[in-house]
Amino acid sequence: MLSSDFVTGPVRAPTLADVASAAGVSLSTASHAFSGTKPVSTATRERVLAAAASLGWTGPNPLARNLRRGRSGVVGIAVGQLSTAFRDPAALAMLDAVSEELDAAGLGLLLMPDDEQVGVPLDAVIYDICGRETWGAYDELVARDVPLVVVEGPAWPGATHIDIDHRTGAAALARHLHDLGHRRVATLTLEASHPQREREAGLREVFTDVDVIGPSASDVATAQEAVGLWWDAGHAATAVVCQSDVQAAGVVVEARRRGLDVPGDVSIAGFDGVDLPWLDVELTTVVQPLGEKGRAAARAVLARIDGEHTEDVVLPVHLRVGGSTGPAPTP
Amino acid sequence: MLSSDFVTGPVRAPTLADVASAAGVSLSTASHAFSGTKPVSTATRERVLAAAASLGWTGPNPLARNLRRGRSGVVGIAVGQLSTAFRDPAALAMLDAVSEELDAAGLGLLLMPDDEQVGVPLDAVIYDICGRETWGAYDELVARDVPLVVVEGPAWPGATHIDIDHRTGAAALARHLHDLGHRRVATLTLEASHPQREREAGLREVFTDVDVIGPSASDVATAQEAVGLWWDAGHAATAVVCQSDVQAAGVVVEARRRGLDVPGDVSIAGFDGVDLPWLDVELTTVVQPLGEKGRAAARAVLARIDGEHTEDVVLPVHLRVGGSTGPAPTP
DNA sequence: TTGTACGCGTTATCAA
DNA sequence: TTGATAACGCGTACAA
Repeated sequence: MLSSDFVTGPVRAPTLADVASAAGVSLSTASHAFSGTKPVSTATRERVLAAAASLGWTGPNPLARNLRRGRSGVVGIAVGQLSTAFRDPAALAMLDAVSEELDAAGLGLLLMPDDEQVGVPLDAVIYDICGRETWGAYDELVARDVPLVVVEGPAWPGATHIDIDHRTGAAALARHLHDLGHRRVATLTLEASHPQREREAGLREVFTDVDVIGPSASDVATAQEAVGLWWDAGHAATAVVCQSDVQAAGVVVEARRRGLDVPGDVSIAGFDGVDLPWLDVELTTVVQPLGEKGRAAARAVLARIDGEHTEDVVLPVHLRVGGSTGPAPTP
Repeated sequence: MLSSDFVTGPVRAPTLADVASAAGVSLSTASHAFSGTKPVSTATRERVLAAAASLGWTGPNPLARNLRRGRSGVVGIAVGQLSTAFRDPAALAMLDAVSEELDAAGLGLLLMPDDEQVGVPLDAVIYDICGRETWGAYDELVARDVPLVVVEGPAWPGATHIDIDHRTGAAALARHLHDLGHRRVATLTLEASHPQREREAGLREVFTDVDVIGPSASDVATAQEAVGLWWDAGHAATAVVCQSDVQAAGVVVEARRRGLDVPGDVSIAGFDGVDLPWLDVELTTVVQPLGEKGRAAARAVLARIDGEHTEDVVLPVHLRVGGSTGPAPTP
């Protein structure tokens, strides 16, 4: 038996069975010695540990352990194209919170840039592409019974939904602008999506007429371009409401490039409440709890992995008035 | 046998064995019918497919398949804190390329924000935290024989290294500044690290004296603060060389805030060659092939997973002169 | 073309 | 406290 170890050609990684036989104990005892599931005498444990060390056994093979447990320890997060998804610091802040919370629970986070292809075993999936309403992998995941947590997304059956109160936030912002005397308001939009629709509804609670600019993505350059074209086409407004602070920053930059004073000539508001240190004006914005949103998503994932029941979550937002909005210019 | 399917209480996910018995074929035949490894008669195949469909079998269990194959289909990428790592568009551009290349190969990308803990089975790991020279997980990964690809990092035994020619790039930039008459040059640094050391060496090929500012992180706010403190302390230079374009942007913003003209009063250079649309001056910078760097890392991963030999890679960079550098001011 | 049987490396159940 | 044995779900030589 021992000699066969020498004739074996390529170095096979040691397994727990090797450790057990080297320590002269049974496989199950060796397993217990590591997992601590069952009590093991100190003497045997030490012999097992010594055997493991001398063989260079690095702990249970995760692949085998996963099959046994029926879990992979990996949670997927659908984000679309990475450079697009994470260009906005708001998305990053949420991702950070998700990652931290899952990390603490010993779970890994796998990026899913693509629509299809779920070749990797996933214990759950977070869907966070606000701005897209369909998803190729949805059916497969549902069929596989993979828990699904949707952040600011469409209402999908079987999924847990984490959302923020878009509408109330947008309405508060609208009232702020109305109080400042604004009557001609435009909004720079994202693609048609759940957040977009809710926020527009919030604006229309106050302003019956809202000009629509875009759609644009949530980054400085695209926002700049979209609002630039709009202004070029002869449109105007005393206030522009954006769907993210990054968009708002783009509008500020473009306004200044055209010699417009902010907020003297045009008030500009954002959404999210992120820190944009390079912008020399503090944006008026709707602050959303980005970290809490991420943690809520992660907690929902953990609960659903454990088979617990989860409630949908809608987080509150609040208006933060900065220097980018002011009284409507007198005509 | 059949009746036992009805008494079974909780709905167990169907397995290939269930499909096989439902189709009245053996397990291996059912397997072949899907994998196509061995020829199977059309009639049997259809019966198997029909059985799978009616049972709602969604394909091979990835967990079992992984154990069988000895692979997880997941590649880890160590990046440190996410919001820090991806605040810089340069990092994002690389991540994007890595992701795309791995995706095409059917591999998933797992974020590793933490130092330790590798509970998840990984086929390979990319280390991309330039700025840190040690790593808690290193020993464990080496012991586990997990292929390691280091991007712009320290020379670790057993790892494949992907790097760019920091030194030549920095030297080219230094010569450009020297040609413009600059003699008093400062550099805003990152933490002590391989790239940092190489780039400083490049600068010192041209300037014997280089003032050192920092260390700072690679984001606008931190750079702004670091150079601000330095100016406040009474230091000065006619040119500031930064370690990233984002840093350079921060220095531009801070310079202007202090009434300094760029490049009239101070020339400012970056590194990376990313697009910063909100900055109204095109940075003079050392352009590195971010996408190619990511693809090279991904290719190295694929090769090493297949057990192939890999060579280290050093990618070329080039100087791009923009409007942020100009003749040194006459004293 | 189809079936048998074993192995992947663990963990869990049960008996000793 | 320890050990034998059975899953976990699938691939794949090998035999039929």
